[in-house]
This record gives sequence, C-alpha cells and structure tokens, in this order.
Amino acid sequence: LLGQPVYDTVTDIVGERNGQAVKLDRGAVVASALDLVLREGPAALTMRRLATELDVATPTIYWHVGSREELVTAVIEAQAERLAERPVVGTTPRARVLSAARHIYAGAVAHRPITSLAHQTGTSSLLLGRLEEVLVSELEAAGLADEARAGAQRAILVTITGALVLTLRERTDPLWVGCDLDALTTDTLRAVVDHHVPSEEGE
Amino acid sequence: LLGQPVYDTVTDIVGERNGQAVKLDRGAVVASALDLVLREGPAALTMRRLATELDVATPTIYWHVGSREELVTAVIEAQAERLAERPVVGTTPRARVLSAARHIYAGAVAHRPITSLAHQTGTSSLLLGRLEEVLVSELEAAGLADEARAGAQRAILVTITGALVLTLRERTDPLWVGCDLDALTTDTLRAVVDHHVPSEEGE
DNA sequence: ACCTGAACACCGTTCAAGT
DNA sequence: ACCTGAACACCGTTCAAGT
Repeated sequence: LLGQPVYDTVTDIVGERNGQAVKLDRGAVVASALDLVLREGPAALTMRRLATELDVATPTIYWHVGSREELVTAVIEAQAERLAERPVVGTTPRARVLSAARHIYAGAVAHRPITSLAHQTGTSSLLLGRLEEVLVSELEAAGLADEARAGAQRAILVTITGALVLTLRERTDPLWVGCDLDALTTDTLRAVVDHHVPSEEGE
Repeated sequence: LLGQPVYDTVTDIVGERNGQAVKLDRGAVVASALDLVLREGPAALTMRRLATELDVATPTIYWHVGSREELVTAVIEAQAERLAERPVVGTTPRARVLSAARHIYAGAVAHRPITSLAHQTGTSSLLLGRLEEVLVSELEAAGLADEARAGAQRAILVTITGALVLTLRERTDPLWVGCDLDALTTDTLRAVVDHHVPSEEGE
C-alpha cells in the first residue's frame, strides 16, 4: 500500500446542485454568499447560515475564505465587477462620464442588499472601485490634467456615495417621500460633471 | 405594616460615580453609551458591556431603553443635538447655509466613532436631522420657494453624506491619501450651494 | 417602579482529528 | 488538500422572580 494515497482526493465530491456534483472552491463560496445576501438581506450572511446553504460544516467556509471580513470583501469585489459590465455610452466626454456614473448608481440600487452590506461594513468604496478606473480613463480622454482629473473624480465619487446612502435608507421623512432620487442623482451628477469636465465645441 | 411600602424606592441608589450616588435613568444610559462609543469605538457598544460600565445587570439596560436599536437611535439623536449647537455665522444666505453645513460636517468628523456607528446602523440621516431643520429656515430666509428649497436641501445633504462616508473610511487608495478632504468638501459644497442659492447684490 | 439570575437562540473563530 | 465535531467566548433578548 506504500505510495498509494489513503483516500481519493479527486473523486471526493462536496455537495451537489440539481443532482449535479460540484466541487467547492473559493469562487463557489463567494458566489453563494452573494446569492444569499441578494435573496435574504445582509443580516442573513452568517458563516453558519452559508455553510448550511452549501451543505458543509462551518469551518469549511473558513478554510476557503479565511474570515467573515475577507468573505464580505470578496463579495463586494465580485459585485463591483458585475456593476462595471455595462458599457459606457455617449459621444462627448461629459456624456460618457455621466453614463458610467449613472450605470454604477443604477446597478447598486438594483441590488440593494449588497450595497447595504457594503455600507454597513465600510466597504462601499470597494463597490465603486471599478467606477474609479473608468472615470480615470474617461477623464483623461477628456483631456484633464492629473490634478483636475483627481478633483473631478473625487467630486463624482462623493456625489454617487451620498446619493446611494440616501437612496438606500428607509424613507419616512416628508422631504424625501415624494422625491425622485434617480432624477436628483442625475441632476446633481450632471452639475458636478459639467463643473469639472469642459464642454466640447457646440455642446 | 399595612400601607407601608415593603421597600424604599426613593433611597434606592444604583451605581455611583466618583463616590457620588447617581440614579439611573434613560438619559444616563444614553449618555454613558455615547461616552463608551467615543472612547472605544462602535463595536464596544454592547448591551452587556454597557451594563458593566454602569455597574448594573444587562436586563436593566433593556428596561430603560427597550432594545439595542432604540439605544443606538437615542445615541445618534443626542449627538445630532450636540452637532447643531454651534451657531450659524455669515451675513449672506449663501454664507450662512455653507456655515451650517460645514459645522455639521466638522462635528461629525471630530466624533468619528459616533458617525461610524450611524453609518453602520443606517441612521446617518438622523445625525443630519438638525442640519435639515437649519437648512429649511436659512433657505427660506434666502427667499427660495418650496420646490427650489427642497431641491437645494437634498443636494446639500447628498454632498455632506457622501463627504462623510469618504472621510471616515480607511484611506489606502493613492487617489485619496494626499487629499485634503476638508477642502474638497468645502469646495463641492460651495459649488452646490452657489448652484441652488441665488447670490445677493454685490456678492 | 426598577432591578436581577438564568436561560434561549444565536454569533465568529479555532483546533485537534479525520480522510 | 480538504473537511468535520466540539468547544470557546461572545452576542441580543426574555422572563419569572425579587425588592
């Protein structure tokens, strides 16, 4: 028996989905966590709950993701990837920057529970990480120098972040009940973008 | 013994501070919670921890404040009162609105742990509640009609909220490390205020 | 009215042990 | 390499019972 493994690693199957066997890895854990949060809210993201979801013991989750904090980080980063998938449209720099920002905002609002999780854990900037990247290239393409570009970038991120927080909270205040937050965000965003990004000829 | 109370309520003393006896009430619990968060951060605000702090059993906290959620609400509201204490200065409407907003921002940054607690629990709008009130009167005094006033108010709150979130998070990103967030906030705020509040003659 | 001890149903995390 | 049972040190909350 020497040299032979005592147990077979390769054919060892962990859990199944629709009867189809799947091997558990970090990606699967993160994907399942994202799914869980979307379905049942940020509070449902518990190491034990997630383990049950994956038909596995709790320490297994730790083996794959290290800790709850790392898991949350991975979930938010995965969501950030998704948010940046929609293409940037528009012909002028202003329009393209506005388009990128609006897409991220819309995506974040469409997946409230994930965005709430990001806010609660202080990782909302991770969620906007890809937007930062897009903004950099678009603002550079618009001809902004480093200093001006950084200023524009920061102002846009402040606006998006504030809009998200105010959009996601429960609204009982009379000031906000009848308010179209989507329009407010677009308007405020447009004002900020117009202020920082020069207009093209005939725009 | 009939008619006589079995125990003396009035002289029953709960806890002491510097050897001076104090009676525990809701206000004292909230004050102690605020103090605890400022000293040891939002994570330290635990019902059991707070009880130990007050030399009392845990259920006593519940008797006074109902639940952790209510306690947090009360803490944030207490902080909101404090933040609004500094007087609004300036002679023009623009200056006064800017002054009010900047005071709230500065106060929130100066007491980071409380502001973080507000963000984590989704009660950051409670923290800015008094600012909303000040803005209403200042914007009305500036001669803005209801619709325009609400618009200006919302835009300012979006800016402050976004600035706070970005100021309070840990900054490792090269875009933000060398950045004067106080200046950024003031500038962005000024742009928003100027956009919504008409200038006076000769301003 | 105000406070307590004890319990319930959860957490995140670790670790020796199994295959 | 990957997974588990069992434990540790916490949570928020409730409730019968005490004064």
